[in-house]
Amino acid sequence: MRLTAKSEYGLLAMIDLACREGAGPVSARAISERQAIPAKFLEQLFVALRQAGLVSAVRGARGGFALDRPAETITVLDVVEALEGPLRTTVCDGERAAACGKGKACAAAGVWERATSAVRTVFGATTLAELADTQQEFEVSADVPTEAAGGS
Amino acid sequence: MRLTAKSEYGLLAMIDLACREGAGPVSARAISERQAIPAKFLEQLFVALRQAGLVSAVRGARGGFALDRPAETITVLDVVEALEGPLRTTVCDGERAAACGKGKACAAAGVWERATSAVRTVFGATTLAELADTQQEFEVSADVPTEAAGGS
DNA sequence: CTCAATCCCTACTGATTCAGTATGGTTTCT
DNA sequence: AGAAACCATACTGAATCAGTAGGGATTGAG
Repeated sequence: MRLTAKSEYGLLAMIDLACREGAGPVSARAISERQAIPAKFLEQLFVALRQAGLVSAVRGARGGFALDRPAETITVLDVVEALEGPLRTTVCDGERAAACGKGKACAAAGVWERATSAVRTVFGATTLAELADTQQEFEVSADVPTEAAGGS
Repeated sequence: MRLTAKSEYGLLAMIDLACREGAGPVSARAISERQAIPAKFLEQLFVALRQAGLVSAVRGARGGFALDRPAETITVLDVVEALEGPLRTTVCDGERAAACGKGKACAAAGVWERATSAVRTVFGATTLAELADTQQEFEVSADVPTEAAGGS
């Protein structure tokens, strides 16, 4: 019942991008430093996020990443499934209940399925735009302006 | 985002017990055979389930296990947490949001927390009594009586 | 045109967890 | 006494995780 570090880091990175939407590409290195994510590990995450069509990359010097769609249209579910594959709580989950070998109908499978579905609902209902808003409120109220925000 | 085999097997075993509530102790071996669970692995699960106060054991020949409370009062959450420890989706989940090193408030943590909470709700709202009913309906309609049920 | 910055990709590795086995005990019924 | 059952701990092979390594390919700047 645990997501891996990929989701944890990946969502932080995507929120970071959402907070800088429209300001040109953001380098993986900058994100890595701001969010305390190992640089090479983050690179791998971006490969998956790009292949899922969530971010677009600009190569070469002064390159970086940007959201490929408006932050309002990207959900946590998109991010998590891009990084971890299809969501499920147990091996015996999913459409087919009868993976148990005997091919019998299984009451337990229904529970696992409902749990997966509940998580999917939460993730699918949360957009990067909302999270970026929340994050920026946190940063303002905590009196900790980021380098990008606190210019003067 | 996966529960382990402990939950999967453990819930099957508990449903099995719930289906035989009030009929005296059921041996781990019988459950192991009916549910296709490795015998020694199942024994380990029962250690945890007993320590959590969910089943009581009768030792010695003709011994076995029985639910320690009515099946209506035992939820899937009880079973899963007895076997896997406290439920959570990420390491950065739970009451404290700021495990991220920097001690900052984290928008991502709120999502993980809501997901955990959703699963907890599903699991907490499902009792063994319901699942036993469902399971027995399956078995009747599938024309596959178990040894215990189809006597004649 | 060179060079540094950046993205791209694959392979590797140490640590941890998982799933299951092994071994030997203790208790109780027959 | 002996078998049936629960109790407890330790071990192990395989898989997964989290991260590192090492090299490519692309592009802006000087």
